[in-house]
This record gives sequence, C-alpha cells and structure tokens, in this order.
Amino acid sequence: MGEMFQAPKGTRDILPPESHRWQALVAVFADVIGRAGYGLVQSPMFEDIGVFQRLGEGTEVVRKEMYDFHDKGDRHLALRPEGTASVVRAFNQHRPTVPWKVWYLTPCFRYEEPQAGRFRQHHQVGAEAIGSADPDLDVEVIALQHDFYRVLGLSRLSLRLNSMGSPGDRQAYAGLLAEWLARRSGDLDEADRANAAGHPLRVLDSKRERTVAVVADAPRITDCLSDEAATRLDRVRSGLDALGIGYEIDPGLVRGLDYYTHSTWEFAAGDLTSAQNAVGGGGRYDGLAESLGGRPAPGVGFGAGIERILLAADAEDALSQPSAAVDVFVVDVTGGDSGRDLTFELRRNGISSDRAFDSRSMKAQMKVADRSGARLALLVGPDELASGTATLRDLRSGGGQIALARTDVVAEVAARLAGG
RNA sequence: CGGGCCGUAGCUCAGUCUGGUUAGAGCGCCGGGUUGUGGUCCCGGAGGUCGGGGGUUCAAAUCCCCUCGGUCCGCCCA
Repeated sequence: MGEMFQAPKGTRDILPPESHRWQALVAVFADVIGRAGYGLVQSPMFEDIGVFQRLGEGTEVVRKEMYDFHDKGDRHLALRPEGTASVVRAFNQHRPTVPWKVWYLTPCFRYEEPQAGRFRQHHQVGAEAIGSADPDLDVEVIALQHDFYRVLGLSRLSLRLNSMGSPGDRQAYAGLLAEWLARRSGDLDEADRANAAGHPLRVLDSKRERTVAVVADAPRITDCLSDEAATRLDRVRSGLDALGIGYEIDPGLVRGLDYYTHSTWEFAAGDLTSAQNAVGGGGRYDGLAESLGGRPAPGVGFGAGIERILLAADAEDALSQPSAAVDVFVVDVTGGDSGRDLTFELRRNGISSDRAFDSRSMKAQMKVADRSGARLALLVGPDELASGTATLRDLRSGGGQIALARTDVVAEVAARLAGG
C-alpha cells in the first residue's frame, strides 16, 4: 500500500449519517428563503483576487487568511473567503432587474489555525438583496435569517444590531475615533495600536482586555449618525419590533468585513463558549458594487455558518438527526434477478427500497435488512421463485409474514406503508 | 501567529511513568449455532510496520530529538 492520504488540515469529510443533518438544515433554509422570493445563485468558488480584496484591507480575512494562488495562465486567483463578494460581482456582470434577491450555499476558505467551530474550509448559507436601499429590505433579510434559526429549533440566540451610517458618516466617525484613540494610544493593548490610525473601527472589535477598557468610553457611532441614517435605523428597529424580533443595539458591533454601511448585525449563540459563538451576521453594503467596478447599487444580506449552527443546535439539543431508513428491504437468495427487479419496481412506484448484494446467505441478508431500518422486508427464495410470489415480512412488529403474488407486491406494500 | 493537551485495530480506549516472550479489551464487521428468516444470546474469525523519521540500548508502543496531524485556549471570525 502506498501513502495514505487524509483530508487536508482544517477540513472535514461530512459523511452519513451526520450529513443527513446538513441536508435537513439546507432544506429548511431553501424553504424559508425560497418562499420569500429568493432564487439560488451558483457562482465560481474562486475569483480574481481583487474581488475579495475589496472586502477591506483592514480585515484579517483579506490581509492574512486568503487562499490565493496563480493558475497556469498566471492569473492571481483566490478561493472565496465569504459569499457576498461573488454575488455582487455576478450582479455587476449580469445586470439583473432589481431588487435582485438571491441565496447561496457555499464552502468558504480561510487559511487559519483550526479550533472549535473554526476550519480552513467551512460552509455558509446566505442571502443577498441587491439594488434597493429600502430599509424594509434590511428588516426582511434580518427577519428571514431569524426565522431560519427559529424553524431549525434554535431558541437561545441573541441578535445585536448597529448602524455604521452612510459612507460619509462612517468616514467622519472613523476620523473622530482615530483622533480619540491617538490620544489614548498608550493605554491600548500593543496589538491594537497598529490599527488605531489606519483602521480605527477594528479597534472597537478587539477583545483584548486593556483595549476593551479604553474603548468603553469611546465616542459612539450611534451618536454620530446623520439624520438620514438615524431615520433609517429607526425604520429598521420599528420593523423588527413589529415582527416580534428581539435585539439589542450595540454601537461597538463592527463586523469582520469593511464594506458595511448602515445596518450591521450578528446572531450569537449564548450556549457556545467564548469566541466562536457567532452563528451568522450581515449588513448593508451600499458601496460594494461600485468598488467592484459596477454602477452604484445598494445591497443588503447575511451569511450563516453551517458548522456553527450545528454546534449551537447540539448545545440546545435541536435539529435531531433525521432518519434515512428506506421503507422496504428486498432479500433474494435465488441469484439476484428478483432482488434487482423488485427494488426497481418499488422505487419506480415511489417506494424507497434497498437490497443486499454479493449473493449472501438469507441470514446475512436479514441482518442487513434489520440494520437498514426498513419497516418491511420482501423475501424471495426458491419457493417464491417457483410460485411467482414474494414473502412480505413486517420487521417492526416482529411478527407475521404473508405470501403475495408478484403482481400484487407494489399495491400491498403501498397499502401497508400508508396504513401505518 | 503565541500557548496547553493528545496520536496504539473501523470506533472508544487499556498498556507508556518503573524499556523485555507471538500488543489487548469493548463496540462494530465477517462466518457459524443441521432442516431458507433479522433484532437477544453463544462460539469462532478477520483487522494494528503502536502517526512518520532519526537516535539511545543486547532489546523501544514504552526513553530522547525532529516532523506531520488532531484537539483546545488566546487573537480573529462563520
């Protein structure tokens, strides 16, 4: 045997039965979001690195964690670290009618050290609504994300909301904050000083003790909003109130990407310890389309991390693993023709079924049938073959079995399954 | 990028401190328990170059060094 390969560091194989939970989660998302008029977008897993660099020079995701490479044509590309940038690039490229409401399911790649709830490849579902500045769209998107979690059964999540204001507000506030931080530079944690001048908003996001203490008294963005931005925030708040969605305003909430304007928010799981408790977040990004070379177009959206959601679901004992058992298991000890034909006859009539392979003994096949979780077994041995019948056995009630003419099998099985 | 813990059968682990005959257990898997029938029980079997490399020694899963991986904390983020 040669070298045994394994999944690269920080990546995981999601196998059955664990993958059944993924399917269930994605199905819930597609349902919740699809019924709000959002359509699926599939776009490339890699893009010109410039697409992602516009996410913000101040962010770790762009500065240090990008999975970038040069292809054989010497194009500088990167695997997507998040979902929004590709969607906005696609919006610019195709100019769909607005508001363009779409959702996605995608792996995201970040080169960092793995730990609990953090991988080099993780997965997000998300939604974006591009081409409208209506704050009611912020409300819609937040509410859809909220409802998604709720339908999954997550009840112990908290929502923090902030406004970064208009691009002008944001810039003015950043200047004000940089000045304020400069006067207290000595009190900041050393690791945060570098950001204080160039990316002051990031300092608000620091969790270092010294910095947190200093920043507690910093000027707040919510006190610096223009009338227009303040009005928009009020509209978002009243929308959430009307829909019965609880939240708290957190002026210190600065999300990991630089492109946000106006609304930003984050859902956190109280049950998850420490740092990796964010199960999703989003915001409005009114300048992003333009910075990617398109015409100005406002947009709003969110991303939600599947691995984090599943961790939160574990902590809350929610989203149990759905059963993947088939209804019928076909056992054939006469060579396999009947097994092959019966399973497909059932399947083509909408009845889920499986069978054993490799011509094993009846005892062995019955074990497989039991393990499969099937409710009914159909047995074909020499007697049945000779008489053109199949034996139907109930595997749950431990009990009886009856002989069925081959022509009656589908109808009888369907009746049994329907009858409970 | 800084730090702690851990790598022995498919899985969960014992054995490592106090080197020494063919490296163990449970679960899982495969086969059998006479007359074609699972779930309980009994019997048997397959499966490991003890993460990899180097060193010390008569002798290394066990001691030392390096390396790769896993896991967790910080930071950052989903």
